[in-house]
Amino acid sequence: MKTVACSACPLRELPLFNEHSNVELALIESLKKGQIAVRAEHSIIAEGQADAPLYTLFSGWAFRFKTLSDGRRQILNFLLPGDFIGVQQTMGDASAHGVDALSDVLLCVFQRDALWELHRATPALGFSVTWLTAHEESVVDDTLLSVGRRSAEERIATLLIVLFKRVAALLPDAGAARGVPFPLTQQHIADGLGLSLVHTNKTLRKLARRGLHRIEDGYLQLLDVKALARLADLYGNGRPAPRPLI
Amino acid sequence: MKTVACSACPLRELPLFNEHSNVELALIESLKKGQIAVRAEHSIIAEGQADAPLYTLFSGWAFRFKTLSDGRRQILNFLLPGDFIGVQQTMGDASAHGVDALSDVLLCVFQRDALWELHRATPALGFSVTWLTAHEESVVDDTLLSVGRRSAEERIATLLIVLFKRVAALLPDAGAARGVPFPLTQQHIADGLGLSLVHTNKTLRKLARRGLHRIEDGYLQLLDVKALARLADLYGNGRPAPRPLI
DNA sequence: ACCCCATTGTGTCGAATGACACAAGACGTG
DNA sequence: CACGTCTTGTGTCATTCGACACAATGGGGT
Repeated sequence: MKTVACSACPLRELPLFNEHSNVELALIESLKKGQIAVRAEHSIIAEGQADAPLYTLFSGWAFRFKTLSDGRRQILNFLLPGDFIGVQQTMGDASAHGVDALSDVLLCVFQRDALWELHRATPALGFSVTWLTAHEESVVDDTLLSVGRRSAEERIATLLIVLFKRVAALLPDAGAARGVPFPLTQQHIADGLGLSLVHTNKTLRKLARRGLHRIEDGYLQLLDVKALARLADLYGNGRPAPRPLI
Repeated sequence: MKTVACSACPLRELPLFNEHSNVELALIESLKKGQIAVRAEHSIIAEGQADAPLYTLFSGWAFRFKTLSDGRRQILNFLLPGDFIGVQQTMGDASAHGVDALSDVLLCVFQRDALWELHRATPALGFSVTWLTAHEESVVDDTLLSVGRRSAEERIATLLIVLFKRVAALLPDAGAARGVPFPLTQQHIADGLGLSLVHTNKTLRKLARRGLHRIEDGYLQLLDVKALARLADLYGNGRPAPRPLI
């Protein structure tokens, strides 16, 4: 696999991401150890693993999760290109959650002390780390609201809208034609929303039959955004705020 | 109300908190604007409020929450002395969640750019902010696991253990005799665990009748920690890791 | 071609949880 | 002291969601 310089990273072209100065880019590049590929359904960070490195997801989908000892699994959030992985477990010694690749994935790998180096060498990047961490927390906050207080229908409508927007922000055409790529299985949706697989299936079908959305060949289309947004109780905030990319 | 210098802050005496250098303490003190009191059940940060300041909770309990437009409320996490408040809403412009005082509360108030100043002036404190943010996220992660995948009994057992430990770490005697102070109403517990008030009441009573815990006069005792831990599926990690205090 | 397994899709039933109704005690306020 | 409100507690019934069973499809591997 060809390694691309961070300064030439195609992700940075996207309007979703903030620009960084050359000094900052040079620091990021100097902390980068390389790049690795992980195949779909394989583990990136094991639950309880110690001293995992830091990553930035470069392409593909991944998710953070926790499991109970009898196997029940909760997906904490879904990770898309540009997401930073591994801040939490450098705080304690062992990772309190696992990270799995959902599709085939490419990751930029940083040395283990990168988190500290980012803070030490350039306050702006330290601040970016805080920003990304706080942002991920607010994503988890939203999911917790869904899982705690929304009905199954509402949860699924919310998830479809939120994920659609996140993916669309990474695409040049914003998923105009056939929707956005959507590699989740119904099991992932169930585990992300605290529902059983069967109930997830039935609820998805119900919404699809009502013409609210379509999931086909790994693509998601929102056919009736108004109705979905009404179900989700989401007031239409437009584009997501530009974010740092490390 | 008497304002105490940060360097003489009684919270810092506790083994729960890391020591900070004099330089760091001086910076913290210089960013501090003052102290305010908020009465129980009053708002600290309104949902959607713009440009709220940063706070550190000095005494009392608070909680972060989100609500749906029909009034359903989800408590995201509970805040105890030493918790840092307001990182998320300085990222976007408006706070995506509210913060309410649960008991009467004292807060240290920081100027609005303190978050950036902490990063700029001292990388170590910038790193501390990241640490606290990541730690709070992992608390929310744990709650999401509970709400998504644990039964009502398991959720309540988990909450009782986790909160007991957090409060005990703030007490000199670790809540030896009559347990730890516990100002939550059953409505708070219900909103924190995604349960209805009635079901919360019945489940609490069931656990109490089995002799697992007792809540009385605003104090919580764990009478059968083993049984609670078994229900919660918590493997006994001992004391919490020492943490920064800003 | 064959098999295996993952994934989606459906029906039936049961269990966990929510909704509603009401009671009692504690507490603050006029 | 009377009154309303908040909190806890309990019973009954309704609903949502989960568990189990089974079918159909499609892809990958031998």
